[in-house]
Amino acid sequence: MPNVTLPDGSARSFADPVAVADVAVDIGPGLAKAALAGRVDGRLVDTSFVIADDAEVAIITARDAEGLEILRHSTAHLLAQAVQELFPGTQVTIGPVIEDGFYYDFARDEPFTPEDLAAIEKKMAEIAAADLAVHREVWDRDDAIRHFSDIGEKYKAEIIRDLPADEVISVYGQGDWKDLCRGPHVPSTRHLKVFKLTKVAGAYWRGDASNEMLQRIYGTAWPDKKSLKQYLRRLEEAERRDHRRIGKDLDLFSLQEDAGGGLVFWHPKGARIRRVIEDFWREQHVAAGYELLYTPHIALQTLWDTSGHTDFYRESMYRPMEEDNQLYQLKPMNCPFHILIYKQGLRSYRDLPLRWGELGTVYRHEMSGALHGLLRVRGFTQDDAHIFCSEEQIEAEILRILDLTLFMLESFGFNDFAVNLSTKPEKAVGSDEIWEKATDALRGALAAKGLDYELDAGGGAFYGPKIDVKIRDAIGREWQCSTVQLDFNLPERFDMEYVAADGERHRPIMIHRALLGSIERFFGILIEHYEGRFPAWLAPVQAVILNITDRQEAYVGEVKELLENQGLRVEADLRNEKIGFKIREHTLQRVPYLLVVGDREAESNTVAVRTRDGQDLGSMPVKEFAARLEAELASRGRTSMEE
RNA sequence: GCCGGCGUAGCACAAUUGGUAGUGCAACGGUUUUGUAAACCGUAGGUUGGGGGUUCGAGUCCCUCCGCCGGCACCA
Repeated sequence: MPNVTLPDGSARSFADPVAVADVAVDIGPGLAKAALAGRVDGRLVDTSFVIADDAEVAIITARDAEGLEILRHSTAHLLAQAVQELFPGTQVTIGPVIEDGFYYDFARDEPFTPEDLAAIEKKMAEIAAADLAVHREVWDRDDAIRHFSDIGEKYKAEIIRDLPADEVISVYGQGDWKDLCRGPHVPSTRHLKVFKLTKVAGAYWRGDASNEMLQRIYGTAWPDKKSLKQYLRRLEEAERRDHRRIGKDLDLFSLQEDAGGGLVFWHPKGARIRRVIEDFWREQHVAAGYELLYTPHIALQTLWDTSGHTDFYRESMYRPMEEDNQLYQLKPMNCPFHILIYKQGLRSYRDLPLRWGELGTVYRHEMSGALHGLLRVRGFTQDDAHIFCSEEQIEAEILRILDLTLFMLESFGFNDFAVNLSTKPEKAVGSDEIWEKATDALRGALAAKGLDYELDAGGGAFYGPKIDVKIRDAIGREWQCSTVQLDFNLPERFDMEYVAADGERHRPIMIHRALLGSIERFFGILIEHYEGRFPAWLAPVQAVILNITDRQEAYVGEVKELLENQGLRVEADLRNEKIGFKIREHTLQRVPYLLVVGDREAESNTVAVRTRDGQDLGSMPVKEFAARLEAELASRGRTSMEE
């Protein structure tokens, strides 16, 4: 006689053990129809699950986050069923839920074509419409292995063989199709109405590059058509913001076949933005107590032997070049160079902490398939710095770094962060004590800064714990740029020392940190974040002066000179074109302010100001415009004449 | 690196079963002197990513290399 307590606190009694589906019926016919699964005492179950004892029960529908996941998971099964019906002999493997959808990996010799996808989608719709009941069976492990082996599903058999011994082997069936699955699943295929297959791709079996490659079909599924539409709109929005597209349209940068993959060419307008970023970066670092360094781009390979890079980083390094019977190595990192500077002399505890920064250009031979616009390149400039300090200074230094990090990121319009703290992995250098001490220091700094963070236990590098900061951009995507890493390894390898107050020699702690990550990558993210509509302080051209007829040519020159003399980035467009044409062009180029000049303005020493949003700010004296723009620049985008 | 797709003028794209490589924008020249998102006329622009092959004939089919795109793997 189970008593069922619902989420709203109300209770219902049943005379006999009752299925989740029947609880839903008992509550109401609408809910019964929408029920996808149940949560019984915190555990997700099928609607066919029978409740025998008193329990807390919730009916899960597509409106619940769990319900949506179940919906997607069941749609993955629907996909697998459709594929096997259309392409007999195709083996199934796994089909999990991912963000916004699902995928299913298949083993088949022939590749799936886009036409195949359309056919599969159609088949899926047919099966869904057939309203097949989805039922769960519990099988004996050996029977299950035998069954899947017999029908030629060697991947499924392998999965079952590797399941923990106490795991219940459940098999879900719909129509005459069956798949091993933990579940839960929707009660019938009729719930699977709104889905779309999005792409085919290769993927390694069990995510291991030494295994065979399977074919992965990606799809998305939603509770209703409106959500699907919103999702597709979101994808379009992301595409509109693609930095590769905008970089070309605004003539900011290029990657060229003639030069090789992953090597970035900064065009004049992109270079202007980079200069603003770098100038700001240097200024802020000097203010934060950093010294700035310059170091070479190549060094003897023996240096990289000392650092250990030729050993564990060889894959990513460009091949060495030989000169005078010695091997030189293009640098993949800046750290050893900063250490060499440190070692030019005996350091005292009075020197610490040393904060040394460099916009250091490094080259890494990333695998060809990894390259992606500005986000993954082979030559890039890290906004790198290394801090050498004593153990006691770690926490204070981390706190300073976090302050500077957040300030920098906020200056570029990012206000939403996700922080990760990664601790000691299995394989690590350094004593447990130092790891513990250092990790405590990181934790302390995070607490002092009042930052919430997620703990990635065992996720640290082998040489020390780290803090990563992810930023969320204008459309909610997360990017990891900033990283702060402690290093117990390199000081050891380079035998770094300082003389402490006690007269003894001690090993300094090394902190690696990058705030923007790499200038290239950060620029790419920045382009997408602002959709190319950079705030005026970053905009390559802050204002364009447009004449209406040739009569204003001289006046345009005066205005331009006046604004330029104030350090503003302005251009004149004196072309023999209609004003509408010029406005269109510079608006598309995302120039923040268009200064229109006709006879009226020339006579009154004014400019008619139009924003890139199409807003008319009216005519104003040139000096007033200059003053307002100056104020806007000083605020670094926090205030604007726009809007 | 792996799986699949793609590569045509500066850019966006077109070209029947293999049969004369086009259109728009941009560029250049001219006309027009214009008031807030595209004036008009004309000119020029290509070894169809590179190399090889099949064919009477290849942008189109095959091989190979390079690059790009979507994933996977990688991302100290």
